[in-house]
Parts: sequence; structure tokens; C-alpha cells
Amino acid sequence: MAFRLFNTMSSRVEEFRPLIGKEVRMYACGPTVYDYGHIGNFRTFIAVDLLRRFLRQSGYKIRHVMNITDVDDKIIRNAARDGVSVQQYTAKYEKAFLEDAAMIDIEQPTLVRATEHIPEMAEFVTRLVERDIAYRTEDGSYYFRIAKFPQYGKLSKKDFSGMVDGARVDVDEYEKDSARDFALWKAPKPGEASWDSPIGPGRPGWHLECSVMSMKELGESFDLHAGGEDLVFPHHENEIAQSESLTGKPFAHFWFHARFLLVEGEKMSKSLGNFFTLRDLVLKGHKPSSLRYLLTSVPYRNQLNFTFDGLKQAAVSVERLRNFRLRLASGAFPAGTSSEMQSLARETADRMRAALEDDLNTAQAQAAIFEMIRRANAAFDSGAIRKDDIPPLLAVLGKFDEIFAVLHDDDAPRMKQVLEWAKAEGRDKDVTEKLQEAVQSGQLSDADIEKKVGEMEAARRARNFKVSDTLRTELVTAGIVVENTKDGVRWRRK
RNA sequence: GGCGCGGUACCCAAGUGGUAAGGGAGAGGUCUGCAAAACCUUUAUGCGUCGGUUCGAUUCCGACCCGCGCCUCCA
Repeated sequence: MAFRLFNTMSSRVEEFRPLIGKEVRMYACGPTVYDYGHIGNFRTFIAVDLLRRFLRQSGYKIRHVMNITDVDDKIIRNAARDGVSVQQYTAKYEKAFLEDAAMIDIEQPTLVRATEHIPEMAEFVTRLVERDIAYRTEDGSYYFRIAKFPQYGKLSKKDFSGMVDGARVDVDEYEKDSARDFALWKAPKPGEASWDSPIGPGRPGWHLECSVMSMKELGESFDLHAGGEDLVFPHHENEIAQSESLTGKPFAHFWFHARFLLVEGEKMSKSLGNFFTLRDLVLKGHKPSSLRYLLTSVPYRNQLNFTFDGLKQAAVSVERLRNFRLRLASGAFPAGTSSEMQSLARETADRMRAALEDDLNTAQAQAAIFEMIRRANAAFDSGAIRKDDIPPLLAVLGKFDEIFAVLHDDDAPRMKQVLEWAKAEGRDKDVTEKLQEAVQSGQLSDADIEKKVGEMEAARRARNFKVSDTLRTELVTAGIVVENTKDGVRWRRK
């Protein structure tokens, strides 16, 4: 079977194959670091993370580059408002973004920053000007001449051939030759932060950095370029125009776009009051793993409706996955193998792979793993599962987790970081009781828990239920659930 | 207006030209000192509405209704 992926350029699902060998060169548009990342941002970044993880699981080497947009109008404005430098301003939000990404197990790509590529961008513009593809306006800005790129619109399927110039032109843009021409380099307005460069002082236009940095890191043609669906036009269209008109070569082979999410059925917006950052959710007491699971449970090209009910459901689903693994890891089994369990493991691995190969159908991959869990649990209960069935079942679970990354329980310490951040930011009032409780379960060390659980078990065996119940209550209060099974006792953090 | 996507049970959500995955929630049951976990049974003659094609459509075609996205540097 081959990996089939939707390509925005062709508007269809195509077989994905790297241009060269077994190495995938991919570029993802990263955040503009002017504020904390919201759940919509993370839906996109998680989709890319899933893609990256699946490609690696499929045996590819990955060169994954992501930009940090650390200069744009909003950043310049906000930094000035706060009376700090652009660098100080963006450093804070870049750090926050990386912390958040790590919190939901997004693997970190190679990062490149716009402000660290000013000379390369100036050179790129110079080369465009030499070919008359770009031009300088009176104020010192540079624009891309769309008339020089007849294929403009091929990604977003827009037809600009009938466009008539000049009917209405924005006041700020009166110097442009054509209304559609876009800025490559913006001259500074009085008092604005700017960078010196061979093409004069100013700041890069947004699209330029991605063309320059992607080609620098990955070559003039590379395998895949990713981002949110809103980037199709104009951002990616403009990148293509700049890059291909300069190199004469196809820019990215595949274009990967994640669909926007809705919040409670509506577009997320600050005015509707349904705008949430990752930290907002954690402050409310939701686990990072719940969000990761929820965001992976709907295939990336479908609209995902984020709801708090859905987030709770996701949390329960993750619990089920974790409980199953705990059961596999801690149970006692008779020696030997069962052919049924062996084939169950094989079939599940195949189903999972087939689902993900089908344009990353995560919903089906999850259905496959839950089917396995139900059947294996039934085998547990009937005693049909054998000792040598455990490794293959665990291996399938491991494969699943290489992609979904929710089994490892690091929620409590991660939530604690958010708690500490909130205190440091003076946002104590936003810390909910639920968060406090969730952080609780990370307070006791494994050794402390083992000790208490041991005492509780001893009391239970002595049928001293009063003592054992007291210990159980203490543990529950500390966020630890103790489960007594016929194979012995086991515990987990709530 | 142009281009595109979607409407599947109480909720979330896959999917197929031949009769509806999975998760959550609910109900009943098994197990159990308590608790937890788990299993079993159960919950859409139905897949926005109306037509059409077909032996047969939720799946194809058409119309309509509703929701959503892009078309102004918002992932």
C-alpha cells in the first residue's frame, strides 16, 4: 500500500512519494509570535505533527522546517505599545509557543526566524528586481509584479485574468503598479522598528520569509509545504509566485492544509467569547492530552467542532487507552500464545496503517485500536489471553502512540507548569479548583504511592477494611486511583 | 457575487452502489467487602428536504433548505 495524501494543488488525493530517496523535506508555516497560541493554531500544528510522525513511522527520514514569524505589523505595534523591543516582545511569545507545543507533544521541527534572514531576503528581492519581477516604489518598499507570473492563482484556483487594475486602490498602496501586487519589503513609517539591508531600511513582507527560508533549508524544490487553510490564499499563492518566478522550478510538490475548527458550532473569535488558548483550557483544569486527543480525532481536512463536552469525552477515551495498557503491563497470564490474539494484533496494525495511509484517516485508526482493546479485554475476562500475546498487543499500542502520543501520562507536571506560569503572571484568579486538583496527582512520587498502596493492600489482605478504606480515601484525595483486580493491585494518577 | 466544504443516533464522528465503524452518554446485566476497571446486552428500516438514475442509494445526478470556509497578512 502507498501513502495517499490530499494535495491542494491538484485538489485530489495523490500518492505521496518524496522527490529524492527516502527523505521527506517539508516546510510548515509556523506561528506569528504576537500572542499565546489558541486551539485553532494547535489543530493545524497537530495535523502537521501527525503527518510528520506517520511519515517517520513509514520509514522516511524527515527534514522538517518551521518558521517563526517574529516581525509583522501587529508585532511592531504591540511592542511599541508595551514599550519593549521587537525582540523582547517576540521572545516571550515564542517561548510560550514552544512550551505549549511541547505540552501537547508536538515534536519540534527545525526552527527558522524571519529576523535572522534579513540579508537573504534582501538578496532574494534584489534578484527579483534584476529580472523586473519586482519593483521599488518611491517610499522604498518593494512589490512583486503579479503580471510576471501568469500562473498566479493556480493553488487557490482563482482566475485573475479578468481583473482590471486601478479601479480602486488603497490609499497606502497608491504607488503600486497593480492593485494585486503584494509587498515583498516594506519601508518603515516614521518611528517604526526597521532593519537595515542592502535594499534599504524596512521590514520583510510576510510571504517573503517563507520562500527564502524554505528554499535555503530545503532546496528550490522540496516535498511538502503545510499550513492552515487560510494560508492557501494569499500566503501560499504568493510564495509560489515569488519562488517559481525566480527559480523557474516547481516550489513545493505537495500542499497540505488543515481545516479550521469551530468552537461550539461557531467560528472562534474574541468577540464571540469562544476564543481559547491552550493555557485557558489548562487553567480550567483540562488535561493537555485531552486536547491532543480531541484535535486528532477528526481527520485534518474535516471541520472539527470543538466543544467542552467533546473535550471531556476525549479525556475518557484517553483514560480507556491508558487503562488498557496498564492492564496489559500489570496482569498475570498463563504461558503460551493464543492465535486469536496474535492475529488480532496483526489485523489491528494493518487496519491502523491502512487508515493512516488513506489521507491520514485518524478516526479510523482510532476505531481500529478501540476494537482491539474491546476484544483483548474480553479475552482477558474469559482467560483466553496468554503471556506471549502481550508483547504483540503492546507493540500495536506503541505504534498507535508513535502517532497519537497520548498514552504517556505527563499531564500533572505539565499542568503544574501552567499553574506556576499563571501565578507568575498574576493570573491567580484564573486558576480553577479543577486545575489545583489535577496538579495534585503529580505531587506524590511513584515511590510514595507504591508505599501507601502496599500498606493498603496489606490491610485489605488482613481484612482490615477500615484502615484500607482510609488509605484509599487518602490516595483518592491525592489524585491516585487504586484498582484491585484478581491479578493484584495497580494504581494510576487520575 | 466567485470558488470550495459539510449536514449520519442524545453528543462527537467514520464510511460504503447492496442495506450503517469507533468513542462518549443513557438503560439493563456480570464481576466485586468498598472503590475502580472491564465485559455482555441495548440505543439510526435511518444517514438535511424533494425529485431522478438503478434490480437496489445514505453512498451517483439535479433542485432546494441550513451551516461553514476563502475571496482584506486570522492556523
